[in-house]
Amino acid sequence: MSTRAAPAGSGVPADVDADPGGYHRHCDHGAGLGSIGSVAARTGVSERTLRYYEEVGLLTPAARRPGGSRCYCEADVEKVLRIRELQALMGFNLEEIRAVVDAEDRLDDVRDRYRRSPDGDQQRRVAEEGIQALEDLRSSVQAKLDRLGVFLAELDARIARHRQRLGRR
Amino acid sequence: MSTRAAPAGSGVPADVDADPGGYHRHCDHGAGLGSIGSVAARTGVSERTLRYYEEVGLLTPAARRPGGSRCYCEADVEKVLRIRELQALMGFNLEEIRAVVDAEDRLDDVRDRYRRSPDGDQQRRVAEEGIQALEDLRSSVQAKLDRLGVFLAELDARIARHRQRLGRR
DNA sequence: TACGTACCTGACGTTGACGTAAAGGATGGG
DNA sequence: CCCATCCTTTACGTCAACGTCAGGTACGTA
Repeated sequence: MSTRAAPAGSGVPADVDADPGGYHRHCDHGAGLGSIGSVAARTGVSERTLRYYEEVGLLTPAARRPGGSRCYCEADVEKVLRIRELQALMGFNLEEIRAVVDAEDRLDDVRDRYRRSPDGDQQRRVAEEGIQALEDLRSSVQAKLDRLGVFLAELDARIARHRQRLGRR
Repeated sequence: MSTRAAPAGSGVPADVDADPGGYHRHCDHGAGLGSIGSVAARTGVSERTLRYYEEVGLLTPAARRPGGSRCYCEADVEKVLRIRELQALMGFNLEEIRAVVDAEDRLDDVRDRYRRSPDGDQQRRVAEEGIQALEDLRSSVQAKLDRLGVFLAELDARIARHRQRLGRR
């Protein structure tokens, strides 16, 4: 219920993560930002759900604060949204979603270390696997899109038939 | 698997339900056709699932045979397929699906009795409600289609970025 | 220092959509 | 008549994805 309460009046500059370089590693902000509560509020999922995601190895927060509380970074938040989208749009279960999310994580990972040592070979292989995973996802999204299109057309036809029965419009 | 399989070998004329008049009432065939087993086989759902659908008032078989066994008609089979589609494509739960299915049922119902007494007024009202329900469904399908399109585009962009990192491919 | 709030880790409960036996009735063939 | 199949109802089991306490901890503040 009372999951949300906008942290109105916090003097923190909100654009901490303009992130044009793509570094977002570790927990930057020290305040309530990035806490499980604020992430829950921002994403619309419950705290329990966030803890559950961690339980099943789907989303481990970027860091823990000294006290032991979870600290999510901006990339984590986006990940949560991605997860929900894969649930709602594609109907994937968390197992399937983990496969996708893992692929993206490894891609980001390889990208980061490629930046420092572009001697990739092993790295290139891993990256190509990751890309392949994303392309598999892409094709299943496309397939669903197609089927949905057909379904919509059929539905339109049925609606038209019924409308016609009642005299035009 | 085999969603569509012609009733091969049965001496019954397969076009029993070409249904240009729209009558399909009661169980016509006396044999194993229309039995829960054959319907399960044809649709790919389990017998338990069919019984469950009846339990929750989602799909009541057209009739029972003297012995007490369920007898599904051709329209029932299509309904099963529609139900599965709404599950898989739209992610609806059985409650939501029932709303849709009920609307269609009432539309068919009104259509049949309108044929015999087109004094509709009450009937017209009901029909318009049904059509409205289908249009609501249509718009939610469209919405999902749109979101899926956006999702696909974003996914494509991410794939392209990663591909580019590996040198043009 | 006491309080309130937000967080923590278990651990058990819930809900939807079935799966899986158990025990028995109908029916057609040999 | 017996048997094999297919069907019936009743009832308990399962699994994912959380919900919901309970009991304890960290921390800013009046």
